[in-house]
Amino acid sequence: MARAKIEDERKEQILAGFEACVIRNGLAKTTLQKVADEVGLPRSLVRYFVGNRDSMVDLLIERMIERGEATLATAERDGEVSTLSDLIDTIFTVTFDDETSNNVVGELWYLAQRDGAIRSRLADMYSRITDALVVQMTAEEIGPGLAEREDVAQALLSLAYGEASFTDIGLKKPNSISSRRLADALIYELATASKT
Amino acid sequence: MARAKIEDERKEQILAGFEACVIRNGLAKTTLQKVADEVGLPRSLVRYFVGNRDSMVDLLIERMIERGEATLATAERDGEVSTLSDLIDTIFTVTFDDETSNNVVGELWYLAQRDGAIRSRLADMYSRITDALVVQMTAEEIGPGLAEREDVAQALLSLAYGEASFTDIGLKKPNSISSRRLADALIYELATASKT
DNA sequence: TCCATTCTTGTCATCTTTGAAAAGAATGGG
DNA sequence: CCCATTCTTTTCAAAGATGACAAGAATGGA
Repeated sequence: MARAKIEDERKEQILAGFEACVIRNGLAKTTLQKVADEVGLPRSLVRYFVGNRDSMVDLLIERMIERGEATLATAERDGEVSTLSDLIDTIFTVTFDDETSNNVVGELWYLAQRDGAIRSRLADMYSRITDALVVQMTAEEIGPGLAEREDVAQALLSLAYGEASFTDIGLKKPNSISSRRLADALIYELATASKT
Repeated sequence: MARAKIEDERKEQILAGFEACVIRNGLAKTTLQKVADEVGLPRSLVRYFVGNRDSMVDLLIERMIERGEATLATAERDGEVSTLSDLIDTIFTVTFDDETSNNVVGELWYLAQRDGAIRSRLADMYSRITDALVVQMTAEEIGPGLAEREDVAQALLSLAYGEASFTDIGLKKPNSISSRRLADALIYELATASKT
């Protein structure tokens, strides 16, 4: 054999630095050199471990999406989401309440407009959430049918995402009626729709 | 005197080309040269009329925000928004249904995270919308108080923005219950809140 | 010890973008 | 016709970022 591999740790270290740079200066202004400075390595080592810039961006996206999915999966596995209400809570207070993730996702969002690969990764991530919502709605027999449940799930996601976006750039005003309660209103609308 | 000024037309021409480039390739990848190619002028002329790159971005933002505000102002002036329902319609089907604007706003959004000037311009633009909503809710005596109306207005904005964002990157599924109807559910929730 | 593998350093050439400025052409009035 | 103002062309230098690679050092086992 040969020298022990430290590739994984280095990658993690570099991506963490990359993320810090992106949050501080934005994706467009983050260069390989700045990432290198951030983690205290020469640029050539950064290249050695994460490849070229595009490849580095890909890895960051991977990281973000895995983190998002892990959040939801963990909550589900730990039995913290036994009801629809729990699930919505999780989405509003965990998934869309992680400032770091929101910040980076915001950066990635516009890349998705032109990059099909990123777009499908984001689509996967978010459909994981809507799927979970629909499953729970179905279990609790809310709404007349699948299509309506999917629409409400989409609306809940939009509401949470929109609110996170406004919060992200500091445009959100303090709440007295929480969005969480308004989310319930959407569910209520769906529930009554089944009787109309 | 001297030669007639064509500054305004040139600026408009250049900004339109800039916008086209941004929509096609994204803000980060849009260079002065590409804008110049787009409008068929040498780069030096672009610089002559819109200054350096930062200045050009500022002008684009100005343009976007003026356009957004003009849309709402026009609808109000033409008496197309006499009811709350009309106003919500306008917001959902006009303000957040302009693909071009959404696309560019999406590009600008992440700049706002670090640029206070852009942020306050966006804040102005969106508070114009929430203000209009609150005024109309007040006129129709919906909801118990100002705070609640503001929250619902904010939620409506978040919903519309979130939905526009998902649509923008092509992640939105077809609707059977429209977001518009779900928006009504939010209003309904507010209306009943006054009696609870 | 020797070797294959893995990591690290340092340097180079190239490409792109930008900012700047000189010099010339067009235009409308005096 | 002349001149001030405005627009246009052309060219240059500097900065920044990237990709590539050669050469060396560290490591763990045979």
